[in-house]
Amino acid sequence: MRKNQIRINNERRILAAAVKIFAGYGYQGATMRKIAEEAGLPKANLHYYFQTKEQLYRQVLDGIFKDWLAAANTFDECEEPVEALRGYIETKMDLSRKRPLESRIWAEEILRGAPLIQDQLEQTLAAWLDTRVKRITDWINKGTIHAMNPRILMYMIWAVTQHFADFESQIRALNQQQNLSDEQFAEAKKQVVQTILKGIGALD
Amino acid sequence: MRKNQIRINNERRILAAAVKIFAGYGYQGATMRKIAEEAGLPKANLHYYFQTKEQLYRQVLDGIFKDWLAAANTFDECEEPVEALRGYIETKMDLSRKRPLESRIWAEEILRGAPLIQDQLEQTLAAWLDTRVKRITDWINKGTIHAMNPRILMYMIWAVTQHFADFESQIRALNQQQNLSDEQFAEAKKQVVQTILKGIGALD
DNA sequence: ATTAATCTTGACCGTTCGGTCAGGTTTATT
DNA sequence: AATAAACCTGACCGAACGGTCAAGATTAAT
Repeated sequence: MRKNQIRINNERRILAAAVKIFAGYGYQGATMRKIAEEAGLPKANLHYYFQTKEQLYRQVLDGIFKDWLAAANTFDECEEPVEALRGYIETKMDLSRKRPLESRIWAEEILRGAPLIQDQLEQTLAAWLDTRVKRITDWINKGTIHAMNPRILMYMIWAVTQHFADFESQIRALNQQQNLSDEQFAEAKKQVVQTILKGIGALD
Repeated sequence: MRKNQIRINNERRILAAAVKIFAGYGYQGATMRKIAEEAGLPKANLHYYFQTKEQLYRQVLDGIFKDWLAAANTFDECEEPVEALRGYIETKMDLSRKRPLESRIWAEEILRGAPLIQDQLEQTLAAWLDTRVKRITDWINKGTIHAMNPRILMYMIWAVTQHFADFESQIRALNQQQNLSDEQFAEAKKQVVQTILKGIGALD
């Protein structure tokens, strides 16, 4: 069942091009012509590897979803809230910094009402969230952090970390038309961690 | 220069329909046909009041931008950080709750690189932010809140408050397929205020 | 060397898009 | 009542869209 090398290479090229174009123009604004041009292949060739635009888009979303869930490793490995949450927030911040395109594709899909990934949200993501909520609840019961709704804490973490990818163009416009430098981003990362950890009573 | 009542009514109807359709489908996904149908007018009539799709979209964005800036009134009127920031965060949360469509249109525009509103961001919004940054800096210098980068604080506030509008469909999927009830939203609002104010050292 | 499977591609198709326009209707002005 | 201004709309247009296909080129299997 091993795939031919030609197929592997071309699917990868097309998927990489698709990420760029979908992130830059949105699902409707992206065209198979633009993706083909970005990939350096004739349009008909795209339809040989991916039957429809929607199928190509679905595969892009699947890849993003896997990275999303994998980012929680540090969260799960650490015992104490300060390490666990700091690790998770920093990982999510790094993801926003290094793969902003994927974050934007995800954001647009949710913005449109998640027409294609509703099932995954309701099944996989809901289950993923439940187990993390339990861990946070344990911390609350032990008194390590303040009493609160753990889900809302997670929403806040997602919101803030992904904002640096999704609203990059707004931040750039408010930063002398310059993207955040590595130093500025490191400062932001630190402040985000500090504010949230302190905000939930995990510090001091 | 007073406009005819017919024009006033029809422009309002078209703009209201445009908000719904642009929010639901994005700029590219929205079509003049859908907007016309939503407004209950023939498509050609839309082009009588708004010459192009882009012009209609610009007027929608303008309206959103004004509301956005007006939300800062409480921020400006209050002297102390706790009142000022609590008021601002609550106002932004209420806006996300009551006008999520507008928030999503704004988010999509930023997501796409703000092609049509870059100037407004660099001019008006940058100036708006500068004056608020100065107020926050004063609080820091007085020791009322911790030392930090005021811009990043504002980004965090925007991120969290707008998340409840922009990612509504994700939150719904994680909440038994139900939108947040009024009670749940009130709880979220309270927790967001508490976490941020505590996180910056404005409380205890 | 031959056959089969896979890959490549220009040309083409039906549909839908934003936008136009001529000509009719309604409303405002005098 | 007459004229002008504003408003309305079905029919139409060229362009661009996602997708198809037949025929040729390349690679793999025997």
